[in-house]
Amino acid sequence: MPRDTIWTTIASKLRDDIAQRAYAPGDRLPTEAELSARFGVNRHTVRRALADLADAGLVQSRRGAGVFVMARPMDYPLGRRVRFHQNLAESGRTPGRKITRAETCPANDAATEGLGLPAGVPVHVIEGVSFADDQPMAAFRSVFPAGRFPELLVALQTETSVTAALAACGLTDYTRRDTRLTAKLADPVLALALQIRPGAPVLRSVAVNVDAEGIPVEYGTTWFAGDRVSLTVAADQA
Amino acid sequence: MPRDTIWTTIASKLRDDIAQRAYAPGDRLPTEAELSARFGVNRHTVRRALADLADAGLVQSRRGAGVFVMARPMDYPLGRRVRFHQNLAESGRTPGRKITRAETCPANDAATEGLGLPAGVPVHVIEGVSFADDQPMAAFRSVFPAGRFPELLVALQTETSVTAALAACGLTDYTRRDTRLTAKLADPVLALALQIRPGAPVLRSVAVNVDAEGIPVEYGTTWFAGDRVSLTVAADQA
DNA sequence: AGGTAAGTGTTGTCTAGTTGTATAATATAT
DNA sequence: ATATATTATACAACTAGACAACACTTACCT
Repeated sequence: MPRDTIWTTIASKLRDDIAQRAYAPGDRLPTEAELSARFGVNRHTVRRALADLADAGLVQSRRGAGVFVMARPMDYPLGRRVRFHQNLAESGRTPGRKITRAETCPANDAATEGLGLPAGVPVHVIEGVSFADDQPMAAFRSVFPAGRFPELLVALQTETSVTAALAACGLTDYTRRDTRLTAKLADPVLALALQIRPGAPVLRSVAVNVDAEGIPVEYGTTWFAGDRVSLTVAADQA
Repeated sequence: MPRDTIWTTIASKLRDDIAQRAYAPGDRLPTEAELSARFGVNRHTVRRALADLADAGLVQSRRGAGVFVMARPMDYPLGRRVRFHQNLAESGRTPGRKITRAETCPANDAATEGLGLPAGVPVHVIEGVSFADDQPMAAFRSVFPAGRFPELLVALQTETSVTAALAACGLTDYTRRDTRLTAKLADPVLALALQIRPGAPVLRSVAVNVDAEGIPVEYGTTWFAGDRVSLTVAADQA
């Protein structure tokens, strides 16, 4: 854990510059030589700072070309209608999704409680990772009542988003009923999925989505990479 | 406090060497390892002596680089016509300048107010550090109206001083209209530029320079290293 | 036009040297 | 006995320089 080293102050200065859009996403940073001259330090010290930014996913370096600012930390509005893909597309980024598990099994306690189902009823369990510009943003596990959406697993293979898959199963609209947020540390498995360091901060969101009649349709848990996502509370959240 | 410790004799020997100009201002002392070998003592003992000299402001050490002899504090007259390079040359020191940033961008609030320009007008922003005998004396940020000096950034690359660059752009003379002085503490980035400790005292001067007609031509902020510069108010200041 | 070679600039990596810091052991004086 | 000064060792952080690997640009040749 670095405390007051030179490279940490340089890294935080560069973080500021990127946050202030002095260097916009896609831009090339000044060369390592220029930065080392600007800060009056050796190039290796600058490289240490840049490595820190690269570690956090803020920049990416290409040998022979330069160091480039990656997409900025994503603003993720916490409203009644959170649509990951739509949200991403609006901010001009390429959404992606990788499903690592999709099966139907008897509901466990947490899921039954969240969905208001009797114990042991079959549910679809879906796990995966969401990407923005090929960078993992969040890992998720969603539980759906299998009885209501018998063809959901099939639909998910063809559709690009959960929203679309649910629509294919006859659910045209749903809203978020409640959300619980907790700060956690990434365990090794989660760290691997999100491509962050084990022990890095993670925001865990546990939410229940309901249809227009208020009947629960999804019990979802999402782990956001703390460095890459900032959750914002929309005004209509109330 | 004991007078006859080993490190005190070493310190006084080094003091002598510096006073005799055996090590001139700006020079690097022999490494701690060399000194400890020369005096036949442990490196820590030499370090204790060097710490004493550093306390007295005679030397300054840079990790990884060495221990350097400091120059004596410089008198900086605060008059109507402050010319850094000229002032330095007169006192027999080698002036230097390093520009760390030179770009043209829309004026912010402070600059527009200082220069009396409408908001958003393009200005040249120049940041850098001034040296005397290879020691950083002051960090500066100057803002010039880009419309009046379109070729200033080019001129600065060839000319050695701001005065000369402005002359190349057609401004033969200018004077200081007003100056505001504040005592501040060095933030980490500034400390890096001036090679002082973060939190060390710094004198900040905010000044506006005007041409013969009284039209503002420069809005400049300068941060002086408090330990190395003392500002003097000249008689013609009024 | 198009392909190739040369040249320049940038990041990646390696080796070596220097100061900063922490810990512990030993001698010496009061 | 108890500080204090000095020695001893080890590692971390930073500097310095050199060279390799790679990207991009330009000039040149066919």
